[in-house]
Amino acid sequence: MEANENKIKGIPEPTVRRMPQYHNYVKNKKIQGEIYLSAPAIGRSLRLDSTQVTKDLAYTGVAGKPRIGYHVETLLAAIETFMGFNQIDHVFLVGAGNFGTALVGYPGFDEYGVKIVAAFDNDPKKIGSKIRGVPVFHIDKFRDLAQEMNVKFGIITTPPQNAQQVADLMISWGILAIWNFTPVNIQVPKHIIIQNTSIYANLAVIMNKLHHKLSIENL
Amino acid sequence: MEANENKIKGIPEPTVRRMPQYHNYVKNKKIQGEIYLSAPAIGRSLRLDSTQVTKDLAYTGVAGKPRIGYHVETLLAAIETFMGFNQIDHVFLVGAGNFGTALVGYPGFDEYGVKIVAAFDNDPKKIGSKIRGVPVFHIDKFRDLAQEMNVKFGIITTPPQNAQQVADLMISWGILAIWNFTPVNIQVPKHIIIQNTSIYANLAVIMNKLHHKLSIENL
DNA sequence: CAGTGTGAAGTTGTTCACAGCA
DNA sequence: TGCTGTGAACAACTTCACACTG
Repeated sequence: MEANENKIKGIPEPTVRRMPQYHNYVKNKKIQGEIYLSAPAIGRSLRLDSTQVTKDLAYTGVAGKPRIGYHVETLLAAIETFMGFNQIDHVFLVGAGNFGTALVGYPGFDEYGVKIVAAFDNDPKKIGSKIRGVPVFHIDKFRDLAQEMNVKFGIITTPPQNAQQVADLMISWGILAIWNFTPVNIQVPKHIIIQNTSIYANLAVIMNKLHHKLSIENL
Repeated sequence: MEANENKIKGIPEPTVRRMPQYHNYVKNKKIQGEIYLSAPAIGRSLRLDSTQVTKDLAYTGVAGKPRIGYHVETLLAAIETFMGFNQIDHVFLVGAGNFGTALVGYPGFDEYGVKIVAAFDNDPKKIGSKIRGVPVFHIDKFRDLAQEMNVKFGIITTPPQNAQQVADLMISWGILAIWNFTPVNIQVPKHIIIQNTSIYANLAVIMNKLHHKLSIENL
C-alpha cells in the first residue's frame, strides 16, 4: 500500500495516536546508535502486538528487511514525513490561565510540527506580557493576526463558560481546527475539525480500573 | 442487566470515557430545572447515537420511561454511584512544575471523587510552599504520608527523565494506580494500573485531520 | 406515536496464522 | 531461525431494526 493513498482515505485513528510513540522510541534508539530496529522489539517496549507495529509502520511507506528489521534512520524520516512533523504549523492559544500557560511551555510541540506563536486573553493584566517568549494579546487582535500569519489552528484553554463563544469567534475568523481543553462539548459546523481533550475521560478510566481492582481484592 | 455484574466483568472503556460527559450534561440540565431527559436529546447535544446513550446509561442501572425519558435526579445519582464519584480518593502528585501546578488547580476533580492532597518535588525552593492550598513536600516524605493517608493513586508530572524512576518508587511505596502525564512509556508490573495521558497522541490526531483537510482542499 | 430496551448486523481495529525471505 | 508482510479469524464497539410501553 502506498503512503499517498492514505492521505486520501484517512488513516485509522488508533494508528495515528501511536505514531508519536513510535517516533519518540525510534528517535531515542537512533540517538543510542542503533542501526536496525524490529517490530517485535518495538512492540515489546511499547507493549504492542508486533503485527500491530508492522501494520502501523506500513502506513508510513517504509519497507523492512526480513530477519533484520527496519533501518532506523529511514524509519524515523518516514514517520516524520508521513505525519508532517517537519512542516511547522503556527497555532494560537486562547486563555492564558494556568493550564494555557502550562501548555505554552509544554516541551516537544515543535518536534511534532506545531508552534504556539501567540496567546490571547481578555485580562488586561496579562496583555502585553510574554509567556516563555510567546506574546499575550487581547482577543481583539486574533482576527487580524490570524490572517496575517495564516493561522488555521486554535487551542482553547479558557474557563468553560467562555469556551463555546471563543470557538464561534475563532471559526468566524477562519480557524479550521480547534483543540479544546475545556470540559465543554463545543458545537461546531461539520466542516470544522474539533478535538476534545478531556482530562476527565482519562480520570474516569483510571478511577474505574482502580475501584474495580480494589473491589476484587476485598472479596 | 444489573449494575453489580459490571463491577465484576468490567465496563467497556468507551462507555467509561463518556460517563463524565453524561454526568456534566445531566448535572447542568438538573440545575436548569429539567425533570426528565431522553436519550435522543442527550445524544443530540453530545453528538452521540441515541442507542449508544441508552446502552451506556443502562450500565448505571437506571430505568427510563418510554415516551418520557430518564428522571434527571435519579439518573444523576445513578451515574455518580456507578462511577464512584461520591466516594473521595486521596491522590498524590509528583512533579510540581508548570504542568503539575496547573493540574493541582484543575477544577472539578473533587466532583469526580478525586482530591489531590499533597504534591512532591525535589526542588528545595518549592518544598514547604503551597499550591492553591495543597502542600508541597520533599519526595522523601512520600512513603510515610502515603501509608498514613492510605493513598493508592499517584500522578506523575515530572520531567520525562525522572518518570520511570518516580514510578518505580511509587510502586515500591504501595501505589496501585499511576496517571502518567509525561511522554515516557513507563514500564510497570502487570498488577499496577497505569494510564498514560499523552498530549501528543491528541495532537497527532488533530494535525493529521487538518493536513488531510488542507490537502483535499488544494486539489 | 416518541420514547425505552435489546438482539442482530455492521464496522472498525486487533490478533492469529502462515507464506516468503535471507 | 527470526524477521517482514498480509489475508483471515476474531474481538470490541457502534448502529440498525424492531418489539414493547404508557
